[in-house]
Amino acid sequence: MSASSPRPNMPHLNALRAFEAAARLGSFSLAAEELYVTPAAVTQQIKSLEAWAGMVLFERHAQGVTLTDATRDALPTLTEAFDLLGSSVHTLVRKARPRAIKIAALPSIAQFWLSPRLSALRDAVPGLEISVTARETLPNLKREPFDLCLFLEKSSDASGAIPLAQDEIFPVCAPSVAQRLAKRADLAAETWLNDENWSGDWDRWVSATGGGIPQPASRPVFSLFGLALEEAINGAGVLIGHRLLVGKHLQSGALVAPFPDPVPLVRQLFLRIGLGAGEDPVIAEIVNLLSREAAVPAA
Amino acid sequence: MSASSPRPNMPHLNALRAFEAAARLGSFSLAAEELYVTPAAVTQQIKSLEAWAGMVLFERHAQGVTLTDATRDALPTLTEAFDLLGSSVHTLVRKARPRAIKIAALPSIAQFWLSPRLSALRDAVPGLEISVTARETLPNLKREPFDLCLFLEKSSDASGAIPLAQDEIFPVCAPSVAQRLAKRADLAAETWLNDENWSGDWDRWVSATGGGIPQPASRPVFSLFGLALEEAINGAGVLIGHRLLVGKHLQSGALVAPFPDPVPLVRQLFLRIGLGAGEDPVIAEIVNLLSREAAVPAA
DNA sequence: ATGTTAGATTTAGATAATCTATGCCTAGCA
DNA sequence: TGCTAGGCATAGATTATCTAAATCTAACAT
Repeated sequence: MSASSPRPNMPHLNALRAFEAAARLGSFSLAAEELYVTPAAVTQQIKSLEAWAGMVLFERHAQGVTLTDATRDALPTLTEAFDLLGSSVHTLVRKARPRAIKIAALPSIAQFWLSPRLSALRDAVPGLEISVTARETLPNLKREPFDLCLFLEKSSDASGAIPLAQDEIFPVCAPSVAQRLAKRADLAAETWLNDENWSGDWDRWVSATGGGIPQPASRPVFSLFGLALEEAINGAGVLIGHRLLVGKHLQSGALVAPFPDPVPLVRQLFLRIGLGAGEDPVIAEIVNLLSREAAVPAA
Repeated sequence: MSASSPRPNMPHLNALRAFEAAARLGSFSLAAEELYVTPAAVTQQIKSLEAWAGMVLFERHAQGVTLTDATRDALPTLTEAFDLLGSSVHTLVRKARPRAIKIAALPSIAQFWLSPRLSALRDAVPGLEISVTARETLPNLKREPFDLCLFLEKSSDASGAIPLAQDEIFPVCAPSVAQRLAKRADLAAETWLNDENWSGDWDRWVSATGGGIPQPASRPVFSLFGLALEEAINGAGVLIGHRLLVGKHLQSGALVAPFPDPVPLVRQLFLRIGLGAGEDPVIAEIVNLLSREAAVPAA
């Protein structure tokens, strides 16, 4: 018997959070990604929790970790607790600023689909303060207090999400470049521009429209769709464009579509509503507006 | 619109915890007590959360704080989240060390009631590792992972707790002192010893047994019952003793009860079982043993 | 009114928690 | 054998958090 506890009654909350993430994801590295820290930080947090509890929490394997029999039972409750924490934080900030809307979106969607439509939203809802966070992957809405998410997802993965628009791809280029393109085969002589994240787009379009076009000499890759788009507008080559993202430039004439044979993509633009934001009238209004906006080419 | 969030998506967990405690208790000072920090620390945590949220979370009053209309709704979920956190931590440590039992008790109960009975527990359950934490007040079992609590409580406050024993008070002293005490009135010439936490005991006993004894010249007060007890054994005066605490010394003869007119107290010794510990067979065994032990004077 | 009190705040400085950077280690795999 | 993924260890830097002590404020009692 010790007369008083040699350690505090509760472990560090941050260590608990790291444990929960690592246990749920089965990997310290993935947990580190979710928490926006380095894997070493997760290792240390877990170690501190193990020291506090006086027990080993994970079985370490070469590729990842798994919970031990003793710790597995604690995970569901722990996950629920942190989910509740996230949702109560969301409730808190929504009550505080009912007209502040936090949107997470793919960087390209944010810049070329959402951005042109934001002024319509602001006109419709006076006093709206919209924050847009660009993210490569869908955030965990149970943890991060976003009100809306705009991501390209496969229908099969998107249960509970609202489909906004079908995406399709086709080549686009500056009008000056288009003059050189009388037939599809002429593309072989051009530079093919594309986004790093959609590296298969050109091949998909070529084969879906009949194939038979040899690879061009030059296929530069850009880490952001916006950079590739800029190059295309400057006449540096032909971009494989997404209808959702190039509508504005087609309308303005900065880009043209020399071969308007659209190839539909499996991924569609889906809208997701954050937990606890569903009943909010302002959010509901935004959702309606975005659904309508999705039907028209661009703002 | 800002292109990416200027602040992290979640506030600091410690700030959230401070907020929850302060909101639930309606006071920064009480929250500080619960969290074992100074009130200034709570103030700072709340300030940091308010800065993060960009809103005022509390209405500050002269005696305490209250939630604003905007923040009140978030509290129940937040409280539930932290309760779940506490309970999952408890689950974790219980699984890890099923024979480690954490008991919280009043300091005097721990030392003079529980301690003499611990060896009986250890004999009954091999491998038992008992930790005893002395606490002046009943811990919040939803937050702190104790398995058992032993406190003196009024029956009206003790719903859900198991009554173990009735407490009663009567004067005790060393045999040498008892020789001077032929009748109750002789007490007026002695030094009256008592514990700081039970300062009303002497007066309660005197009036309940008929009154009529003038205050003695000397009434030293001790911050711990153990100190007063030590003095009594050394013949420094007459202690107003609790049956639950002096049984062992009465048996050994170190103390005697010159006027065995016990006065029952409103508070009884109650046993509480920690959340998630109820189904544990080891805990159940301990509970049974303690209930039986409570029936006999001392070990 | 005036002092008293409970309770929140402010600030500076100290302490502790936490992170990153770096390199190492191990198991699985080609 | 070398490569890769992923966890581990350490040092040092950076943040977060705490305490201590002095204020401040409104309610309450004289």
